[in-house]
Amino acid sequence: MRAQRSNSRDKILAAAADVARESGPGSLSLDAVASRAGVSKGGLLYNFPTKAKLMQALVEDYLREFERALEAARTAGASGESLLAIYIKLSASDCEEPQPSASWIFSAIAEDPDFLTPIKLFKRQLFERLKGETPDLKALLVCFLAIEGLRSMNLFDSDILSADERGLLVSSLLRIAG
Amino acid sequence: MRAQRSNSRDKILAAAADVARESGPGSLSLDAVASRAGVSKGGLLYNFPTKAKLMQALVEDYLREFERALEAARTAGASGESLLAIYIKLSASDCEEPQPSASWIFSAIAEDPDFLTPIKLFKRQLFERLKGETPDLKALLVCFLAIEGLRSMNLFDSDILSADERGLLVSSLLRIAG
DNA sequence: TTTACTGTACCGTCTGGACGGTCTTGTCAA
DNA sequence: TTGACAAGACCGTCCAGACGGTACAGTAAA
Repeated sequence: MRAQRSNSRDKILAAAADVARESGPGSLSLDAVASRAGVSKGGLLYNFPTKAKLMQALVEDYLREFERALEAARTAGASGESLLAIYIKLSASDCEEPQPSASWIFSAIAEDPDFLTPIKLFKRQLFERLKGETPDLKALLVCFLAIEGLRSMNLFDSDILSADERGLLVSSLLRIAG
Repeated sequence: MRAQRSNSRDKILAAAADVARESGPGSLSLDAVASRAGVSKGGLLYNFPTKAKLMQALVEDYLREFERALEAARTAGASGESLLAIYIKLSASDCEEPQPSASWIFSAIAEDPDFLTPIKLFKRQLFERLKGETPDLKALLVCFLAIEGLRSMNLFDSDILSADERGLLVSSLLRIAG
């Protein structure tokens, strides 16, 4: 019953995110993650030989999950819907949750800013993709940046907007996106 | 020449920002700041008795400077210009500089997320003030969030937009702002 | 004399990581 | 079927180093 076939991996990743959110991004230590995941420190280091590998895995899983959600929304949505509209809706629903959910990003950036490189690359590619599919560059810029702002607010746990205002914003963006 | 009438204070604050930017937010140690500022560790702790006080001062100075710049632009600008337009222009020119300039924020958040409380409060008040002066709530929401996105990109040193695109974005926002 | 430091020595705590050991599971020849 | 053995998954301990902070003696300008 002890050997859980590397499902420990996911438990550890989830535990790391929890620790960062609840104890603050500066308190993301291997000990804290291990105890939270119900795993010994040795076991943690077995799955992720260094803290850097843990961070890297956190980033990669995050990106993989986002891409998955985007593709899912793309195939499930109405066929006439633009990618930009899908991105707006997906991001808005992501930011609906009160929990920042990704404050481990601050831990990663404190550890080494280079951990964010894959995220920057991903975002740049997404932007290029949107540019290719969106006729109106001005509309794209405004919408993309506004969504970036929404994500930023969520990340910093800075809930300035009321629910009504968020809804109004999203509908405005969707209208701009056309 | 040694006793510089607490102008050391400013040197230390600037040094802290430099260290955070150049060595990464996780390397903001008291030793590093002291040596960068050309001050002994004892001297640093004379000016800021604890690291928390240093962080707090960093936040307060940042906010004070932003408010000063906003008021300056307000009185200097054309009298018909809306506060929103001024805010957009000021933020855009802030984000023009390639250097993040405020990556000490990540150090602060790693130390203790509560250090950001004054910033959140400031932003909320600014938003309320803008709501009071802007007739079109939808336009305000879009512009405010897009600027937030621009600031976020600058902070994360994620230069996805070209200079042309940034210009186009700003002019679009100013048109939306009316 | 006071103010504003410098410089050094030091303490306690925490952290990442190395290491050796342990239990469990799977494999495969006899 | 069974016994030997290899590999995988994990535990617990230990340690060097870095960090924040304290204490204190010295110094030089105002």
